Amino acid sequence: MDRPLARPLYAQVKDALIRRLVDADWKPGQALPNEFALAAEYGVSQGTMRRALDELAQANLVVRRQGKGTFVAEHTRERAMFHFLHLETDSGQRAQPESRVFAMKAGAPTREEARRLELPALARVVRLSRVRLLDGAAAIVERIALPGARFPGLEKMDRTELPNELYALYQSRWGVSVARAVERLKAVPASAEDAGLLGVTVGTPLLEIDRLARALDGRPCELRLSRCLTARHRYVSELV
Amino acid sequence: MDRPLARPLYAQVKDALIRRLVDADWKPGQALPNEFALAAEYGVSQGTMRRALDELAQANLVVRRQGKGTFVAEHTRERAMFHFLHLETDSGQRAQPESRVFAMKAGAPTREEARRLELPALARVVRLSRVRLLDGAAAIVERIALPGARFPGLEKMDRTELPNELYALYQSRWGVSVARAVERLKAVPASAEDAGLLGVTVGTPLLEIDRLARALDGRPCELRLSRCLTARHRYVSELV
DNA sequence: TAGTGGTCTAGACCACGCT
DNA sequence: GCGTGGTCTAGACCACTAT
Repeated sequence: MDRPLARPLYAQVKDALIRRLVDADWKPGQALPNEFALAAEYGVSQGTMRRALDELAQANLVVRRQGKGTFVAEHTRERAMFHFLHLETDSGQRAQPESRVFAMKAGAPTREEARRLELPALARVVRLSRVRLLDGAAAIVERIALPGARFPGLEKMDRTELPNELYALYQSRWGVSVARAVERLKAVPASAEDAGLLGVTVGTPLLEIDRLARALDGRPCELRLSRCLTARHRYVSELV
Repeated sequence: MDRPLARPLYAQVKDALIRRLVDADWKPGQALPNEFALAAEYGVSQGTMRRALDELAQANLVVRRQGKGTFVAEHTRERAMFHFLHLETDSGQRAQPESRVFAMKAGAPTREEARRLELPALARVVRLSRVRLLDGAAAIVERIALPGARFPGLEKMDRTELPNELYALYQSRWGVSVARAVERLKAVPASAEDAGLLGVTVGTPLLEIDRLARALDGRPCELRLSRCLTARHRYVSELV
């Protein structure tokens, strides 16, 4: 267990732990064994195991709490707000927008959906449209495409029963944990449909957020296009 | 040296090192003493010093290179592109935009400038306007406000001689190292002036990036408002 | 060959959360 | 009081860079 391979030990251990998370060996919210137990199991020192666990914590895959233990990360409201919602009011407050899903339908992927979700052309996607409210007013139009194979039964659910926190649902219902995402932003004019849904005139500048989310296993699991009114809100990004 | 204060040792050492960077005790590009020397100097173990240095590296304040040493971070073209330029082409390529400064003038700060740059109302700011080209076409209108006290002599420089990489200039000429920044994004309609400079019609949706940059000492050192055409470009943000 | 940062270990003690 | 993660130490060895 001490051959100096290309990849350092702590990284190999980290990979092994991620595999166990992917396999749902430990489930969201559950505690992992403590550092000593894990170190013994993998035949490494506590320090090496600690480094692996610290890196998992940095990637938000686990949460470590002094005196309590190390827990598999859950998609709670807090995590959604701090890590996957970069919109805030002009005064700097973040609030989870309410959602109203007005359409859900399955179909064949477009060429772009197939490419970006890494699906075969014959796969099916479930498409979901919703309007989201900020401070009670319609502010976001959202169109979501999901690989049907990963979310069986979704299209038969009642769209009005879908929760606001989709990521928590993906995780609890289908074991799909969104681990990271890339967002691409543009300023676009409101289409006729956007305008109608948001109550603005056609051509009003909207902030378009194109998000591709990836699950724990690294594969794409959601494609989401949000068009946001930024009259009283803004998107925040921290640079170092 | 082993009293368990509120703040852990490695954090105290890190703060002490940052103070020395702020004081320009070590200058950008220069090597710091090695881990053992620093550890001895501060009366801590090499492991503790390593942790402090690793955190500085993570904040991009120093760069560590195996076999060579630890160096004070410089504002190079690479750093600007990877850390302070989130615009890329629709095909995913990043290119540093060329710049043409068309105005530079000093004056009293507006109320908002004074508040956000944390300046007294009687201070002076230097304002600088430029158009930036992406792929040869005007794509960004940028308005920058700087605290005059921190950049003496700037307003007397020839605006046509200002380099593309302003952060490298701030660092080399005035010892002001931009350490981090917060960007706030909105979609806004092009004003008459924007439209003229960018060659688009009034009301065209533009991506507005409002950036407040902070120096090593944590104080604000630049306020920058960029309005960007996103017809063929996009802003990228990574979420974890 | 010498000097640097990177990895790994083993062990002591501290701070926190519970019961 | 006990179990957890968090800090700190001391020391060995590896990998990279330069001379």
